[in-house]
Amino acid sequence: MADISITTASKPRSAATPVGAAAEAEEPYWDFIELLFFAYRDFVGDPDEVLEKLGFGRAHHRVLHFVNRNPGMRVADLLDILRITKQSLGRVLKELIDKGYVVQKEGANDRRQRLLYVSPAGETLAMKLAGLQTARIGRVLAELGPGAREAARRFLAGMIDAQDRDRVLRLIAHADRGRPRGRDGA
Amino acid sequence: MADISITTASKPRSAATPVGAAAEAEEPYWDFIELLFFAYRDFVGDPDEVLEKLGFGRAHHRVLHFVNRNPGMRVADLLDILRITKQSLGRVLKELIDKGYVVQKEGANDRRQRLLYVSPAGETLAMKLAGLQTARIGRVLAELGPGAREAARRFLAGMIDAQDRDRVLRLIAHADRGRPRGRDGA
DNA sequence: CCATTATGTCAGCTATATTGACATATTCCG
DNA sequence: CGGAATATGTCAATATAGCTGACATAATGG
Repeated sequence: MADISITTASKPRSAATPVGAAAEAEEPYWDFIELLFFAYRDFVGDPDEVLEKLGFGRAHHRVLHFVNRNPGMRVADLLDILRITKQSLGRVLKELIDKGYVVQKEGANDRRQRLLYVSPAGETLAMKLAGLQTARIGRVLAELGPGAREAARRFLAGMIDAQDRDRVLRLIAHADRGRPRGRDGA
Repeated sequence: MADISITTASKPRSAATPVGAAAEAEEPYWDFIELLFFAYRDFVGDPDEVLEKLGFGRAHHRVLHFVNRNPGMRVADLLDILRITKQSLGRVLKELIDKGYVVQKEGANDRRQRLLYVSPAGETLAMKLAGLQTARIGRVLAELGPGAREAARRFLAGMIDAQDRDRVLRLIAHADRGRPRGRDGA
């Protein structure tokens, strides 16, 4: 019902509309703006279905993901990455802990810290969710051929705020220490 | 304070962890999963700041964007694209109308329809928000050189559910009818 | 010992979404 | 014509995910 296709006027608009203060002179990249919207929507859609059955949402997914990727991380690290308040994180984290997907251990050096780890169940879930997203990504990269992986990576990395791009890229590369890197590396 | 960099154990994990039912055999694309998260976060971050000052949120942005891109669209079309309920849309749409960014016109053929259009103020705002996102995209594409645009487009398009990818791509291409296409087209 | 740090928690608020029920106007079809 | 279907809007209750502000506890560190 109600197909997306829209069959309406689409008045031809002034081509060189002055766009006001902060905007650019160039014609908007409508295609990219919409592609990013739809691509991200479907990218997070697969995990959403699994999470819903467990009574979890996207917030739980993000926490589980980063804890799985960075075992032993501190609560403060997580707050920094997710850019949410500790009150928001608190509720989500508590639910993950209560249901046995995340565990906390006292810091060895600093006993104030509650270092975060996934439980075996947590790792299984995190890997399942990552598997769904990996399947989607892998399918696309396979369709597009050799150079596609690096091209897409560079585009996505470039979209990150220049200010903390290096920090983020370091974070992304970071957790691979000591892990086998199955594919074409880099 | 609390740099993102995490300096912890990172226990080497079993390489060939069996991942359970729906998951893939391949090692997860951790880099892509995280790049998409951070890239999308920053991509929507710029508009967020502008919207906040107007008392709007991301939901308003999405509605304004698609109405601007598809003047004369029906409410049902919008529900289909955004995949939300009419109750959710109702509130957001009402606020955009009340504040004068969106207008409704009775359908010429079918008087049940309330066709949606942006007002001049609405177009200005939509263009401003698109300009922010375009600046980010344009900067990246400029840095990456010639082939980058098409490569990124193909990757993003591939990430959309195969099921309705054609519908979405048609929608994206659709609103360009009658518009000048400033750049390298296609 | 005191300031700072790391974390947790209570209380209340906002934004965005949901489901279910129902109302109104209009169009379509037999 | 008259009833079914369609397009839209609205009321009420609920859920999720975020927020601010205030405060508590425990541990660290000078």
